[in-house]
Amino acid sequence: MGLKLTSHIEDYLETIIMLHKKKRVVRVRDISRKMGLSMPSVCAAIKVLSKNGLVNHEKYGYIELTKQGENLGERIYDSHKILIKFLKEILNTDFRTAEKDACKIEHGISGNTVKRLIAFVKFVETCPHPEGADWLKSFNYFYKYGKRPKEGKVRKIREKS
Amino acid sequence: MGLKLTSHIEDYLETIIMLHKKKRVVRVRDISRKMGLSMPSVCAAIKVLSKNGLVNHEKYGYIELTKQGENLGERIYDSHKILIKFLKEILNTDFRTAEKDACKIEHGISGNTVKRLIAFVKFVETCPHPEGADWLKSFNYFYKYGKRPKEGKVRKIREKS
DNA sequence: AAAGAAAGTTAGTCTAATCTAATATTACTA
DNA sequence: TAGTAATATTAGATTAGACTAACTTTCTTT
Repeated sequence: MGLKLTSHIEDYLETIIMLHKKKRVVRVRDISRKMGLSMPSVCAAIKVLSKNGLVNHEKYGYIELTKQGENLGERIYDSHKILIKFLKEILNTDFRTAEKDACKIEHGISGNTVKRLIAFVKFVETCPHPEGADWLKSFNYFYKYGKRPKEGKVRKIREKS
Repeated sequence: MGLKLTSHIEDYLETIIMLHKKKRVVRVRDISRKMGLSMPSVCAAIKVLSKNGLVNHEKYGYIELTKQGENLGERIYDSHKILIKFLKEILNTDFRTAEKDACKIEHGISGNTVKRLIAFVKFVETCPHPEGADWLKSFNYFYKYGKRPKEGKVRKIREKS
C-alpha cells in the first residue's frame, strides 16, 4: 500500500472533504475559492488525486470522492479537527491562529501522535477539578499571571491573545 | 522587517544552531551529514542565508552565524525544543517519532501558540498531584486503558507505541 | 613538498506547485 | 435558442529545492 501524497495534495483532499460535507457536490471553482488558488492549480491537483484513485472526475464534471479518497480524507480531516480542538480549547488560542497553525501542523504528524493527542484532549476535558476549579481555567490563569491560582481563586479568565 | 524565509531554509538555520552548540565550528559537510542532504543543496541554502544576512561564509571557509542569524535560529530552535518536550514528556511519544513530528510541526506555527505551549508544558509539569498520583502518569494510564485511574492506582506505565 | 583524500563549488537537470493567458465547454438568461 | 457569463482545461513560464557529475580548493599523510 504505497500511495505517497505530498502534503499539498493532501490539502486538496481535505478541502474536498470539507466542501463535500456542506455541499454534496464539489466543483473545481469551489476548491479554488476555498483554498485561494487558481483553477489551473486545482485542475492539476485533481489529476493527481484521480491518478491515485482518490477521486473520480470526468472533464467538466463534478468531483466525486472514491471510497479510498473518503477514508484518507476523513483521516486527515480528523487530525485537523483534533488539532483545532487542542489549540482552541486547551491552549486557548484565538480562532484564526488556531486554523492557521493547524494547517501548518497537520501534515506529516504521525498517526500515533494524533492518537495520543486525541486521548490527551479527552483526558484534559474529563479532568476532575483538582484545584478547586476547572483545570483549563487554572491553565489560563497560569498563562496570564505566570503562577497557579490559589484554591478557589479561579473565576472566568478570558484572554485570547 | 521583512525577511521571509521558507521553512526549508529555516531548517538549515536550525541545524547550524544545533551544530554550533556542539562544535563551535560548522562546515558544509556537517550540515550535509546532519540533514542527510547533498553538499550542493547545502551550498545553495547557505547562499540564501548569506544573502539574508543570517550567516557569514566565505568560499571554502567555515560558516559563521551573524547576530541576526543567531537570534532567529535560537527562536526556531526553542520552538523545536518545546515541541519535543511536549511530544515526549507529555504525550509520551517515543524519541524518534517526537523528533520527526517536531520537524514537521515547528515551521509556521505562530509565536503566540509557541508561547502558550511553553506555558502549558510548564503548567503540566508543575501540576500538583490531584489524583493521588502524578498527573502525567494518570494520562498514560488513561491512554492505555481508556479510563482514568482510581485513586492511588497509578504506578509506572511504560508504553511508548 | 607532492600525491591522494576530503571538502566545497559550479553547472546543469528534474520535479512539484504555483501562476497567467488562451481556449473550450457548460449554464444561464433575455 | 442565441449570446453571454461562468466554469474548466490546456499550454507554457516560473520558482524552490533537490539531485548528479565534474571541477576546484584545502587538508592530510607519507
